Amino acid sequence: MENYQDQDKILLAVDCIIFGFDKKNLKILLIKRDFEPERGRWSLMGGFLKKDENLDEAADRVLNHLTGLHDVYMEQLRSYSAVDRDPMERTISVAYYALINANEAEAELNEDFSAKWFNIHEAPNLIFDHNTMVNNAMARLRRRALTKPIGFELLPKKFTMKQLQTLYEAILDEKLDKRNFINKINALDILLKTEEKDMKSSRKGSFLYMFDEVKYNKKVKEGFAFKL
Amino acid sequence: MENYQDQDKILLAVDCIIFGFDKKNLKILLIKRDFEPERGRWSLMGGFLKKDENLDEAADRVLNHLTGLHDVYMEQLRSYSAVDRDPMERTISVAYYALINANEAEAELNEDFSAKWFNIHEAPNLIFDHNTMVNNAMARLRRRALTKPIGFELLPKKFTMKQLQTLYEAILDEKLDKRNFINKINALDILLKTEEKDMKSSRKGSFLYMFDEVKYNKKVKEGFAFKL
DNA sequence: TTTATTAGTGTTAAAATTTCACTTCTAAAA
DNA sequence: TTTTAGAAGTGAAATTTTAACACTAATAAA
Repeated sequence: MENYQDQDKILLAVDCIIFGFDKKNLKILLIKRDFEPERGRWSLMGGFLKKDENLDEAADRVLNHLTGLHDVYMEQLRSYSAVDRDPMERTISVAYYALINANEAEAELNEDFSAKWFNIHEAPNLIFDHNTMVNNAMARLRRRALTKPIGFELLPKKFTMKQLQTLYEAILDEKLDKRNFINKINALDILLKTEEKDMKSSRKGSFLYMFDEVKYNKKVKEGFAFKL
Repeated sequence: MENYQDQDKILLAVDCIIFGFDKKNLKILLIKRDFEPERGRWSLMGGFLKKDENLDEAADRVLNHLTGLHDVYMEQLRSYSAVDRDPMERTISVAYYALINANEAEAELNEDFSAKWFNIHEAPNLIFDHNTMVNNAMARLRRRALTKPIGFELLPKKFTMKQLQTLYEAILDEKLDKRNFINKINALDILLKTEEKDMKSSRKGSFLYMFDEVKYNKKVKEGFAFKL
């Protein structure tokens, strides 16, 4: 550790991997750049860290700028620092991934960015190292979804068991057994079963559930650990 | 994303959580600062990122500067960015943790830093947010040790089963059943049993094993996943 | 030759996970 | 009014995994 004066100062960016879910598929929100470098290509939404904010705040600001949303689930992923990752200027990027309710966001999307939702498996090639970021984010999301109740962030407040299962199948990219899934979820005892039914998906209709966050937090305090 | 010219440039540091193992306890290597700020207090070894290197390289350089070692297992942990984390100047730090063979390092420790090994449970309070970094590193190490064969990085090339078990007990901070542990390790089939015995620990002597990295890599290619 | 000490070795019970198929309900069609 | 089509909802049995557990072997030192 040497003195502070002689050190290189460097641009710090945050890039956001924004996940959504549309009843069927896991999606990411990308923007079409109309600025240099790489104008016209698809990329993650990003922005530079300012002197008076921390990285979480910067990520929140960047996400809000595009989606209009606040209080969104975000988690720092990691830093990307290849010397030539940005051809314009040396930039370190810290990636964050966000989980949002795609429907809510849709309405408020900032049109300045020509943003578009892509099915996670059909996303275009991205600039710089953004493909790597997305892959790393997917891996993190998969792991996290098994140990924290973050899936609910991607669903509307009220959802059916089937929707929840479909979501997990999309995240984990594998089919799950219906009975086992429901049994596991119910064993966790963190959902609130409403009286309402969703009649859109079937003749019979299926009950709507809500994530009971208060109950969950109480259980966590008592040593409970979410585990799917 | 705005233009690059108007953005704030910021100091970027790397800090290293250096883990070692001394036959019995998990340790971390700390330095006593003889420079400002916080002169005289204990801290992690750190340094600033230079324009022409990436974070991995910076972490390697910083580690080497203190220990004289290269080709050490290191993994990026995460970034720490509280606005006032460093009272001297706005600095973002990216933490790395390293696993080294404490014995090897001991000889080559750079004396300029008044470095000292501390039992992980007896470490002093550290400057800035370094305590948080250490805690986060411990959590990561625990998780990683269960899914990757990184424990061997902390041991000499040849080690006894008992040593390996003691290491895992130190990392996980819990007692393990001897027979179950050995059965699990043997089931993985990634160790090479040598003809040699370590006679220091008992009358009977115990066989020395080596991690068979070639075999491990081959198995990984065929879909094998380390899981303790 | 005895003793003291750690190394080394498998089985059994319990818990967790996986597999699997039929009935219920209701709207729409006949 | 009755039939039909299609998803919702429900639990037991088999398998796999994990956890608990105690004695013999080997050797150096006494």
